[in-house]
Amino acid sequence: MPIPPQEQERPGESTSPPPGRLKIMDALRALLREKEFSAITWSDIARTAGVNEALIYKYFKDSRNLLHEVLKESLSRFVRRLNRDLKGVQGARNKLRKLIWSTIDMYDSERVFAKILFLEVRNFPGYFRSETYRIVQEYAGMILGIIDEGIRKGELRRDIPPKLLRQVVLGAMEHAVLPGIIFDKPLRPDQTTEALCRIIFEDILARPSNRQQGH
Amino acid sequence: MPIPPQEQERPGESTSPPPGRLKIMDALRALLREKEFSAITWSDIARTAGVNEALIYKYFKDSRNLLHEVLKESLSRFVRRLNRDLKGVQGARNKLRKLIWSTIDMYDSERVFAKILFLEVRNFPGYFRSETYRIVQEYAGMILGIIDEGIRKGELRRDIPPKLLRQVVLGAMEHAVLPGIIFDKPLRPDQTTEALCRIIFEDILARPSNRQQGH
Amino acid sequence: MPIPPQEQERPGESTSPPPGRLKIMDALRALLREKEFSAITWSDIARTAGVNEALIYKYFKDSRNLLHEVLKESLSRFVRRLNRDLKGVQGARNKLRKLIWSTIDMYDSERVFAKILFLEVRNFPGYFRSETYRIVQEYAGMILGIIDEGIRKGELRRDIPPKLLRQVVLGAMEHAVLPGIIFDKPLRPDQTTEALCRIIFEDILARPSNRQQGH
Amino acid sequence: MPIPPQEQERPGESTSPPPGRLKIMDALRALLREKEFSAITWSDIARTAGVNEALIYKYFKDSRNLLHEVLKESLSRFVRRLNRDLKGVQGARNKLRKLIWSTIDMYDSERVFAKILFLEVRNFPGYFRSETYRIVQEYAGMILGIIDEGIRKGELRRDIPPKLLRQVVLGAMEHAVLPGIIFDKPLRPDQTTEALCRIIFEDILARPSNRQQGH
DNA sequence: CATGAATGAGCATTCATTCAT
DNA sequence: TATGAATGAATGCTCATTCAT
Repeated sequence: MPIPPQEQERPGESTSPPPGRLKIMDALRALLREKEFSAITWSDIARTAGVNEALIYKYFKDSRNLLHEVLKESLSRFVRRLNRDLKGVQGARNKLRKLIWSTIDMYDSERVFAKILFLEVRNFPGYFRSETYRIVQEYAGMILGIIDEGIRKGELRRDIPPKLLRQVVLGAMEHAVLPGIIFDKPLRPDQTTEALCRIIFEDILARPSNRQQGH
Repeated sequence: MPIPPQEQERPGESTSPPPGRLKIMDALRALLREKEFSAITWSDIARTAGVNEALIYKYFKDSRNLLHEVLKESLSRFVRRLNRDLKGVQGARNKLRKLIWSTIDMYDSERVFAKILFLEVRNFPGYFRSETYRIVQEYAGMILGIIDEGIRKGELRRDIPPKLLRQVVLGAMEHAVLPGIIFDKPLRPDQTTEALCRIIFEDILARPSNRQQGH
Repeated sequence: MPIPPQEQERPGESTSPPPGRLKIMDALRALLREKEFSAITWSDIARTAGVNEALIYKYFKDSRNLLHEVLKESLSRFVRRLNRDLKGVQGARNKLRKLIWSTIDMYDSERVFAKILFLEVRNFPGYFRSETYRIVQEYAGMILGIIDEGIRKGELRRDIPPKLLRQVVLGAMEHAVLPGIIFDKPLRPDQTTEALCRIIFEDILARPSNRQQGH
Repeated sequence: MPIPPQEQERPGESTSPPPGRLKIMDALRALLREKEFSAITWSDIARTAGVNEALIYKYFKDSRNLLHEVLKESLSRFVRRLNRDLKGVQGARNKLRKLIWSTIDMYDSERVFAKILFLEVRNFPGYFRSETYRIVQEYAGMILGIIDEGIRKGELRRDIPPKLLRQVVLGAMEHAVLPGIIFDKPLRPDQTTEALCRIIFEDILARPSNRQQGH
């Protein structure tokens, strides 16, 4: 099956992104693997990308902007995939479990990205007005949607504030993987998801009714 | 038994910290209320404290060190108070509830401190080898201790990994208060603690067995 | 044979050094005439050169580096010329005399350079691993080569350690010109060379065999 | 023979030097063994001496002054001893040989002092008006005196400029020991003196008249 | 005689940024 | 589209120095 030639020059939206731009974004991605963002300078990026410093200005107005551009790409790709992952899953509980698994799995495969998300980006001035934050909100909105639906359908308890539950899910996932991300150990999405769901969904107190025959 | 008078003014070891040192620490605390740490310069601090820039260097070897010194003070004061708060409380569940309440209450009253803890300090190079981190670990150790004890005494389920549960508690608290901290809204420790405990301790799924008569 | 025109403007490898670099090196040379190196600051150099301070850093990684660059230039030019001067001279004695004369003559015409060589550069940390020192060694090697050859050919005494003789030649030249260099008086290469050779080559003790009819 | 008690408090010239002053000078001496003078700061000295920085000001007006004070002590002690060493020695040649030996021997035993003399002190602004330089001149004057006397008495050749010969002696000694001083190797005063005298006093050219059967 | 506290001034260094080509 | 040259502006930091005690 022949490759369609229109790949070369798509008319409207993106007429083949200039090579310099790509090289710059790749350079930042590579550097983020080595050091923290605030320690990365324009000349670092330029040197790594093999382009002139001045060229970065052509494409990105400042370094934050560049970082957000890089993050946006990873983030929206993830959200798109997550949406597809959730297709066909039934019930709030199952959906949340799937979402947790997908998220941890993504953190596991894109560690650099996770680290920046947890440690760097949040304290940028203006982050909460950024495009990146918008996508994060979209993601958080998905969680909230599932919870709301679960409550509406009687699957989840009414006496739990949905937004707080969402925050717990977010915080639980984040802190569940944080040590692994920081000290560079594998994340084990399956087990972590399983245990996380047990804590959040079920009763953690030992009761006769609980099936707690050891782990 | 009368308190010996020499307790008042001990000659040798701790002859009242120099006023400049205090002014500098206070200045940093004040500035942190206005802007993020990385945007605070030596001259900012010196100007706010009303001392010479070089004096900062006399007492603190670099700006990280100064921040850690400030954090350490708040942190250890909190851990001390928390220890006292937990005295006399019986059972893992009650202890954890108390700990959650105390923590959120502290976040509420020391918002600057909370913000730095969540957003700034974690991505300092060398944070994980710092004195500050040591105290954070001590705090995390308290949680783990309660959980372990709960499991041992049969109060908590055996099939939940203690460390993960601790991470969930930490993450849940953090993300429960994060929006309030960032957008400067009151934290409502009572309600938040109540809901958090419900999510973590109880079954969030709607069941006949659950007392879920709406809220 | 006509000189090829492309020699004038070579496209690739050495496309005429940037004007700023030249201005900076000239500025340092000028300043060294006025004050000692350690008293020269970046802003001195920048002001004298008429460029921005940051530009110095672009071309030279630190001030030592800049000085060495300047020295290296003078030094290697001298060593090249010295090599040419010695061409065709026969015999160790004649060669050493020529070398002494050339050296003193160079000291005389490049006094700034001489002063730095005698007074400054030697106590730089890392001088003995520098490029400058390497050229100085090359020069010292030339002296040693002449001496060794002289001994081998029976022209010089066997019972004199060659390296020590070289050191004496170096020290004698240096201290012979030092007062003139420091107090800014002419060096008189001809007479100095003559007297130096008499002291080193001949017997300084008054004997019947010496032709010592007064000076 | 009992120690006379007046050693304790001599009335006029020096009523027991204050302990702080001694500690400071010792501290500088110790530091000079580790690093070069220009890298030594007041606080270095104060810390090493175990005194307050402000105290140094009581005794020395600046760091140069302090260094010169230290040097002066070593230097004048040396000149005094040298004077005694030369007592009873007859003839210019013998006196010069003795002076060379004493000098190299001193360099050998006081290496720190030698290093500073060769590498540091000479390029201090104002060195040539310093007390230290005065003593150096006194020393140089001794050499010149011996030479002049040698010429006057017909022991040395008339056609050699005395001052230049003195410079050669100074330069020869300095460069003879310089490598050893810098790279920290033993100086071997006996052999070095012997060879130095051979080079300076005798004919270095191989002749039938020369006794050059040794190695 | 000795010290702790505090200061003024300056320095090397680095960074983001902007031209002209 | 891409670059080499050059700049303005800070910043952290260090040092010698001076009080009051």
